[in-house]
Amino acid sequence: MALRFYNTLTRQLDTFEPLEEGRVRLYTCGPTVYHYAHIGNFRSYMFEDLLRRYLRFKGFRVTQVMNLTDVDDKTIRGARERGVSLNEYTQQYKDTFFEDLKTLNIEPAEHYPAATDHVPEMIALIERLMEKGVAYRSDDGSVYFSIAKFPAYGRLAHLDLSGLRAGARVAQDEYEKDNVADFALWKAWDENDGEVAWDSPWGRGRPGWHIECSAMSMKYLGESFDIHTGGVDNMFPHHEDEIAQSEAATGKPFVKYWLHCAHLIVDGRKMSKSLGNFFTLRDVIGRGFSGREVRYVLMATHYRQWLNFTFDTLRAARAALDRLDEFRARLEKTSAGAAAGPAPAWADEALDRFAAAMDEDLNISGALGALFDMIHAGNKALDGGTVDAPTAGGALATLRALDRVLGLLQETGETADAAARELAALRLKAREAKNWPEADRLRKELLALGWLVKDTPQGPELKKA
RNA sequence: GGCGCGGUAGCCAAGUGGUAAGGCGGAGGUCUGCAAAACCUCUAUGCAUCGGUUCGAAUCCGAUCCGCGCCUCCA
Repeated sequence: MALRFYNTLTRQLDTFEPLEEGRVRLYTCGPTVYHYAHIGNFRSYMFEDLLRRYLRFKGFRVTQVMNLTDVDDKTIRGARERGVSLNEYTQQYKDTFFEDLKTLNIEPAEHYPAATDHVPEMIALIERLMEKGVAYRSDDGSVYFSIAKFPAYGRLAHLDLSGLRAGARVAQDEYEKDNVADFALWKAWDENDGEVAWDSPWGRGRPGWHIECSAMSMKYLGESFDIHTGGVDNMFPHHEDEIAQSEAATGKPFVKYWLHCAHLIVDGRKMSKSLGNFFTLRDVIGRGFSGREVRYVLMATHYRQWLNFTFDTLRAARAALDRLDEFRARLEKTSAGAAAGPAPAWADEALDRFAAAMDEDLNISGALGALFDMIHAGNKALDGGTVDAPTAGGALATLRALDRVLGLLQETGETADAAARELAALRLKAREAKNWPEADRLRKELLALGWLVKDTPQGPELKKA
């Protein structure tokens, strides 16, 4: 089946055809490392993770680049306020960003270029734009891109530029521009920049924001590549500007498919510190939820849909994941290490439905529906005793194949320690003697140690509570 | 004003012409000393509202109401 994506550029579902057979070049706008990323940021990175994992599932070799914006107004201000160097300031947020990605089981990208490591590439790109006459230097030494020289400007965002006007949201320091919609490629140094400055043909200064993505994507992916993603808010001006400066410089199409992820809201409202509904990943983990519970919630709503994040949803995710874990454990137990045989029909069907759903612009709800139907059919078959070890092994292989996309299964939990096993043995004796009060007392004692006792037809089992 | 998104059960959420997936929650039941898990039955005669097209519409068309986003550096 054909893989299709909703392409912002065409505003329709386009069949995905990579520029190079079997390979996907993917650029995903990454974090500005001036604070701890919040769960809304991670919603986007989760979408990108699902995208890359599904592309790999489909057999593509994926080269993903995620940039780290480590020089902009906010990082400079943060470093100054704390009285540390820009690098020292951003490094801690880079570190925690990668820790958070791990917590969420997000697969690493192939490249994480930092803007400050690529200033020469940016300068070179700006020079190309100057040579082509689409950029100009203002009196203060800043360089701007002239959108009047790029007729296709506004194509991505479908914006009518006549509606743009100089107003409150246009920064005060940009009065030197020919056109209010022209954007900075290079920003001349000013005193707020402190020691943050690079030499350039136009004087000391620092790169504008948009240019880093063009320069770094071209360096790692080439002048034309397949997919570029980001939050909807990046559509304009950021991605529009990227297209303008990239295509004006190279004369080639920049990106074939633009995918944009909708925002996350909390309790029906935009996240904001004043509303008290602003959460970093660390905040949520601190409330006792696991990374994969957050992963499930962030992943389970289609990426172009508003995601309303609530703690109730997180609790529902926990229950759903328990069901998944339980099923996996049953399959593992039934397969008992036997060589995997052919998967049963209910697993094959789930795999087909899963892929058919994901093919359609990553329809995760349909995909999860297929997964849970598989769990239901599988449990039923297991209850009926019609699943032998090789069949269970085959089903398990299918489940793991789905999970290479979903990333929800975790390594099998710890096994009970000697003390817990001792108590369980005592309880079994009490049960055999029909000493129910003692059996129940031992159950409670085990629970206090973190173990839940399940009396199955095959005898008691201990499960991490 | 321009561009765009959305309103489906208690909650979350698929479904873009053929008679409402899935998850969570709830009720009852099977199993069970109890519990857990699993399984079974039930939980939207209806998909914001009103019209229209059609043999047939949550799905197409028109209008209306409501909520929301972007429109210069916010994922």
